[in-house]
Amino acid sequence: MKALVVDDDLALADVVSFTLRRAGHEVIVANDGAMALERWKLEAPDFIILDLNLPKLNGLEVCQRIRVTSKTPILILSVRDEDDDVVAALHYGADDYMVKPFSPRQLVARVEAVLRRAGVEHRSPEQLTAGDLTLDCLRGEIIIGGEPLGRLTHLENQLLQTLMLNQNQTLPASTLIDHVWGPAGGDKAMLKQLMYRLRTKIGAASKNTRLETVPGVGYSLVTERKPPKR
Amino acid sequence: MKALVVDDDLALADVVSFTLRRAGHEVIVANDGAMALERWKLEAPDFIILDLNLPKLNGLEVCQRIRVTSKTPILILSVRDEDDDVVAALHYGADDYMVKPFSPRQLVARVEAVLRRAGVEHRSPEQLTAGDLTLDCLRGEIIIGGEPLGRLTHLENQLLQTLMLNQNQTLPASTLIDHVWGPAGGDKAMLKQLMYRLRTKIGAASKNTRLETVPGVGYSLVTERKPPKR
DNA sequence: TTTTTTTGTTACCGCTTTGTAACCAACCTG
DNA sequence: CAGGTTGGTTACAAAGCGGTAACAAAAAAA
Repeated sequence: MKALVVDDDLALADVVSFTLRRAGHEVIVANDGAMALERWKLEAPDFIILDLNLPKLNGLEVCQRIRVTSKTPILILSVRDEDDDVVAALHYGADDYMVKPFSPRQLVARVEAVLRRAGVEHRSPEQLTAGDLTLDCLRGEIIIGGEPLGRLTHLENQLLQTLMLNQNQTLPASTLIDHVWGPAGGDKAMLKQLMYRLRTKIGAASKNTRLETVPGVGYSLVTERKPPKR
Repeated sequence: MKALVVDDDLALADVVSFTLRRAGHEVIVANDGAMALERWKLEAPDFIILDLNLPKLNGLEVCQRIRVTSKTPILILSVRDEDDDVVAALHYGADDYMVKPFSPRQLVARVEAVLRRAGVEHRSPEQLTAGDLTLDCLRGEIIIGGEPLGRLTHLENQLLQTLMLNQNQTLPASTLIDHVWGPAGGDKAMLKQLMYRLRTKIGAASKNTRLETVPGVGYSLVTERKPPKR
């Protein structure tokens, strides 16, 4: 597994890196919050060990931004041991919180526990298909019946991904809002507008896939996959 | 969410229970390892708070047995603070490990982090059935004898769910009002109107299920589950 | 830095849902 | 028997919801 270790203390970053490499992980290091976000985007690590006290962008902010679009496991490793710190980090999406000085063995065990729970599902699939509709998740491009239809904006992409991953199921508005906007939060008016935009782009192009409203509940991506049997 | 709290220290089990209930969870308690397994099987909790030092069957053994067949999130709460203990528990499948004395706030935050990662959704029954009548609770759609009949409004859905969950029992008007309107409150005139609307939608479509008035008391969903014997 | 695109916010409109009041028949009580 | 209550039905106003559009602010791209 590929790890991103974020700490402005170079010596400690080395120790953590060594610990993780010994446990069989590949490690990339970032020494400040901005570099962390950059490396996260470019390297797509499987998990992140994140300090809180960072130059340029603190760890909590990093965590929050990552959580907007990603479920990559995040373990906080910090000198801060107050309840408020722990609770805040966990609230912003961290999966675990360890206080320095830390036990290398315990760090490895906790990494493994979180990865076990996370499974492989946190990785975004490269492509999703529903009926004759295909979404290139990375590029946000939609293809219908082999014909490229155009590109989605970031939020449109997240919404369609969520719907496609749960095709033929009704997703409550609250669930969609959580998945699209994450801890930053959104509201029903924003979802309504986004859904309108998504429908505008997809329109009636697909022959067997449509975006359905479930009044008072939410939305569903419906595919007529099974033609009536005769 | 339903929690199973396992601790032989009754006072501590009470504190943990209180903490979790305050956070909105339902709590069941077991005081030894054997009872824990029994309750886990019977109650199907959404997560488990597990002590290690338990009579009859220690916590590690409980964790191990549960993990053979289940992914139910498990948080260890123990006086043991040695690395070996933490690493072993995490290795045997625990999702998190906290040492006593514990911070209630941090316990709640860690429970939430683990549940979030586990993707445990608040569960409500997806479908309810009474006789030949089926209700999709999320979509509010009614199906009779396999034929979709239509969609209920939110309040109609709540009313029918309450009646179906208590089929063949008389529910007083006050109970129905509480369940349908909750803290917002309702009154008998509103219930009367709502029942009329529900009857209008369900009508006489069902062959073995009907909405019955109990004068001066309330209503009941009656199913003739046992066909007359011939 | 400027331009373009994306996103958030507000408004409008039509349709649906819900609350409220009224009417009527049936039943019960004094 | 008259009056009051209850339950079913109807009608309409008020509230809410979902689709669509416009514009300002923020973000991204050139």
